[in-house]
Amino acid sequence: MKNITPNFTPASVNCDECPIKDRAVCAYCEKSEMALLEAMKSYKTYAAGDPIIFAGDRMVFVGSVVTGVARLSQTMEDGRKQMVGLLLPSDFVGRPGRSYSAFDVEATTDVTLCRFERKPFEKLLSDIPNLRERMLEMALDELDAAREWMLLLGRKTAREKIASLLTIIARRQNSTATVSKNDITFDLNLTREAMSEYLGLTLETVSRQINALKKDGVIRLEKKRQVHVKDFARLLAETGDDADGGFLA
Amino acid sequence: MKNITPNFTPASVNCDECPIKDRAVCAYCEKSEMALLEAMKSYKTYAAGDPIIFAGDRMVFVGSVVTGVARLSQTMEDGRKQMVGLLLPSDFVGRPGRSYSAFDVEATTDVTLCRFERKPFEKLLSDIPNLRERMLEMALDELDAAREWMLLLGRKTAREKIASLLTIIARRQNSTATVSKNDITFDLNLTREAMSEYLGLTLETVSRQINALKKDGVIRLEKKRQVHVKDFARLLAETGDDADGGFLA
DNA sequence: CGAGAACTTGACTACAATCAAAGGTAGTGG
DNA sequence: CCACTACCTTTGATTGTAGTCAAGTTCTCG
Repeated sequence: MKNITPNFTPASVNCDECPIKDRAVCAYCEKSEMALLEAMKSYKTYAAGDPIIFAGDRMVFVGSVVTGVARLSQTMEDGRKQMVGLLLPSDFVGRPGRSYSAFDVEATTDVTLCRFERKPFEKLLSDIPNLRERMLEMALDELDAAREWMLLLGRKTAREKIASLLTIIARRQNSTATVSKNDITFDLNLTREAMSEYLGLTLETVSRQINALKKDGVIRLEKKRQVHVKDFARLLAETGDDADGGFLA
Repeated sequence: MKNITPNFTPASVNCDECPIKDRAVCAYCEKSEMALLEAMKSYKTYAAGDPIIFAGDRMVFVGSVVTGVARLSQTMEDGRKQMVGLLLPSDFVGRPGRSYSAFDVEATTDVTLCRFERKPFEKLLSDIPNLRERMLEMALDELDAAREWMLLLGRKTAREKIASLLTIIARRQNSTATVSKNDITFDLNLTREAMSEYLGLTLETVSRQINALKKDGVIRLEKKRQVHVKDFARLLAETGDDADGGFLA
């Protein structure tokens, strides 16, 4: 569909040089354990927009996102679609112990996965405590994120949803240090439609609310996809979260 | 606040006789491992409506729901509230590795917990592979459930939300064998308000939609809190899920 | 039996969805 | 380079679903 992201050349990478080695599922593994994983890994790259796996498909591989952004979503028979997870580098794709995928996984940008055949990986998972340890930690983190998203989907207004999404994207693109600064510019690499799928809205409502925030001076749009926030606290106030929201010890 | 559920007398129970021993976090443990857990467990009962822990509170205990129903929820400053998890017998309360609770936990009915001090439990979790194994499995199951719930919250209509909740409760109360039967009766241990908090609706909308399903002959209400479904497939069709929804190998 | 909680119902409102059309923008090929 | 196409985005008009406000009824249990 599009050209492949060029800044990562899978074939040449050994695990020592892997950009996600400190956060991925293998993060707690020791040298000898890494060797086992390394022996069975293989890289595969997907172009932006391409499906990685469909809900209901047999799940032959599991793996980690090395570069790019993918999304986990669910689609109803009549076409209603809800994104249920955003997969960034180091996030895990697939569920050990289950042979069919419960969700659709699509590449949002070009994506490179570090893949393992599911069966052998499950074997390692039961053999290597460090692997299972990290897996559990990651699952619990994702569970917390999913639950925060449930509050957004169930209770927030359209305007609050947009503000929440913007703060999340702003936080992710700017360093944590930058978050406290009041003047921020960042790119939305999502279409209005992708945002609507994430937020449980229609794309028209997304467009209207973004422009409402702009009209009210909360944000400025440099380009359609580039947002400038003069007063980050103001944007935060629009999310409906309490002041210290999201910072849990 | 209320009287205590009488059909379970904690003090007298050893793990062999525990009603949740096959599904709880300890399910995969062997005799010797059970002994370690048994030595540190203690039961505590909470009356219906009582808080078990508040978001932000220091988390001293973790544990399993033995009897009753509890709920995990999040509240916004202005009072909007979203339930993010339903805790039934065998479900786990608390997150190992985190010292403060991210969510409110309340007893919906009278609830008995089998509690462990968090720190010693975390120690066992790293010592006993069977314990971690089951914990991971449960976390992954909850993650899937949370993601399914995101579809419900983001995209389903009020009627579909009610139908979905009813099927879930029906499934959990009747054995898996019974699910395939078409004639089912079950109790809603939840108030209309609790359902509304779960579904991201108001209690008035919950009431209206339940009565609409009744008027349309999808369900019958024996009592306000007891539902009879003559044709389970019919109820399933109302959820908006595809026919085989929820059955993933 | 009485009081409070839980539930239902009605009238009205509002927010977001839907339907529809028209600008914008980027990429393609003549 | 411009025209053409496809996609993305905005905007407007209208509808519809669920929320809000307000009684009123039915349960539960002390």
